[in-house]
Amino acid sequence: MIIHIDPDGDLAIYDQIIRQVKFAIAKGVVDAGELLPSVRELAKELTINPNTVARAYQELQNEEILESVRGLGLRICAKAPKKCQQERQNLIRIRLASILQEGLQSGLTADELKSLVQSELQSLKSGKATA
Amino acid sequence: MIIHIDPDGDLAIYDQIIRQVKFAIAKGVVDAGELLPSVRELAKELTINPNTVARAYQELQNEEILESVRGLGLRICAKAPKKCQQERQNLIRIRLASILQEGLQSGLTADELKSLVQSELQSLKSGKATA
Amino acid sequence: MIIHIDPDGDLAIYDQIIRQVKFAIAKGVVDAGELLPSVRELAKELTINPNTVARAYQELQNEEILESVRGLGLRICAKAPKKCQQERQNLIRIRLASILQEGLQSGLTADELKSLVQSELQSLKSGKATA
Amino acid sequence: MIIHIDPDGDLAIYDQIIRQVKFAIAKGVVDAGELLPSVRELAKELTINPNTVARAYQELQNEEILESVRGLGLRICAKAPKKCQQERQNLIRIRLASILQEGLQSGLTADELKSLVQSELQSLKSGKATA
DNA sequence: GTGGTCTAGACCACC
DNA sequence: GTGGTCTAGACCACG
Repeated sequence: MIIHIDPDGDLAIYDQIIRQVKFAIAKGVVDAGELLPSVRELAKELTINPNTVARAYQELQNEEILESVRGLGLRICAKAPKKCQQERQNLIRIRLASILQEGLQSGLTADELKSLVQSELQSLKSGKATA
Repeated sequence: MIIHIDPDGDLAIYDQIIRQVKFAIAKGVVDAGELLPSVRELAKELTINPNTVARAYQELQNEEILESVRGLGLRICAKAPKKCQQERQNLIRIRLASILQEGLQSGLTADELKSLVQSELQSLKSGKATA
Repeated sequence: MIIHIDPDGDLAIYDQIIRQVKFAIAKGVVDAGELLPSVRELAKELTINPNTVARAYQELQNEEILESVRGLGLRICAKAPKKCQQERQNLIRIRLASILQEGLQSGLTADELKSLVQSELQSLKSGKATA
Repeated sequence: MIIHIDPDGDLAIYDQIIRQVKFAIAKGVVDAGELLPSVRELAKELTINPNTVARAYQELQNEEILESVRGLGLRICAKAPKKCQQERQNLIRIRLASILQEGLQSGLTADELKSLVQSELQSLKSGKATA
């Protein structure tokens, strides 16, 4: 699992970590039962403060994505993959609805939006390398 | 032009004002050359701090959406309507692309995304009253 | 609302704050809509680090007990009183069940436990002043 | 005496061992004078770190529950059964008092608590198989 | 070695 | 003034 941090982005660093861990779990890059890199290790790798990593891991525990195994580290919960996938799909649906609604409100027709979607999907497909 | 503020929302209040002003201009609710309510007036109307209104107006001036007219107040620039429309459409296209890309990455196919778009548009159309 | 901290207790300080805030809300000592003492203020009052207070407040926000009001402070959510009362009663029931079970396992009979409960209630009633 | 360890539980492993040893002594499963399994043996059986077993045994010696017998191992002290029983009952009484007090503080009446106790005892009796 | 907690002090955006 | 985030460095319990 590779995590990339953008310290200048809008999102807090700890939030970026949370999202990327969830994303990796949802995609199956890491699976239930696996141990995550230790707080100190990940902090060193990303050259950020261990506290920041700890905070991200802490919230993932609160959401029952990770569980602490005394003396060993943090492990991905059994139900985490399912949870992360569902959460991700929900997020996508909600954000899609909101952006479509905004499109309608600014005067675009449903057909215009659909063709916009079509063309964006095309360019994403062709530009796959950049993804 | 009616502006509505949600003090509990995610967005900063000054940002809500900026967006709604731009939105109103893009939609043609207000047109180039018109004067906006004064800082004090709008602040009173929205029962928020005048500093907050001033900050929003300031930023709109920086973006050349508004221009100060000595002794009169703030007026909508001649090029503002075009600018706001373009900015809005750009925003929508960018956000649409980003959400579609995310959808693809999380394993949805292009067809699944298209039908998702279709169904969301349907439900938006039927639930128009709430918009 | 008075919060008392025992820095040598088993519970983390931030956890003591969380519990006492929830307790105060459940009891109605503070009500929905009220603002809590600011992070810095409470930290000063308890002579602990502001970060520790912030962490407690942060978790209370995650649980939707508090909500942040930009520039003003943290306010008790509308649904918080109900939520806190229910949570508290659940906790009591669970802990009661666990302690009773342990009693049965260590050889006490149901009747012995009931009379134990009776006598403890008596002494709590009479010693009310110490509570 | 069978000891069962839950490595994912809230309690430290060494603490689980301590409690279960004390519990077994209190119930008479093992009696004064008997020898306990050696550190290495128990560690192997529970597949945990020998340090962890050693720590538990150490603490039991400090509390004069166990005594070291040169060349033989660790033996249950003569006074241990009495001690463990009393400690257990004290613990139960104290925790019962605390939870009852908390119940009263959160607005439940003595009668409500008593009927709560009654119903919990009922459900424990019927669900005995799970205990 | 691991995570968990706390302190101290800094900077930011917002009102 | 408010909360939100991050850094730095310390100590603890656990295995």
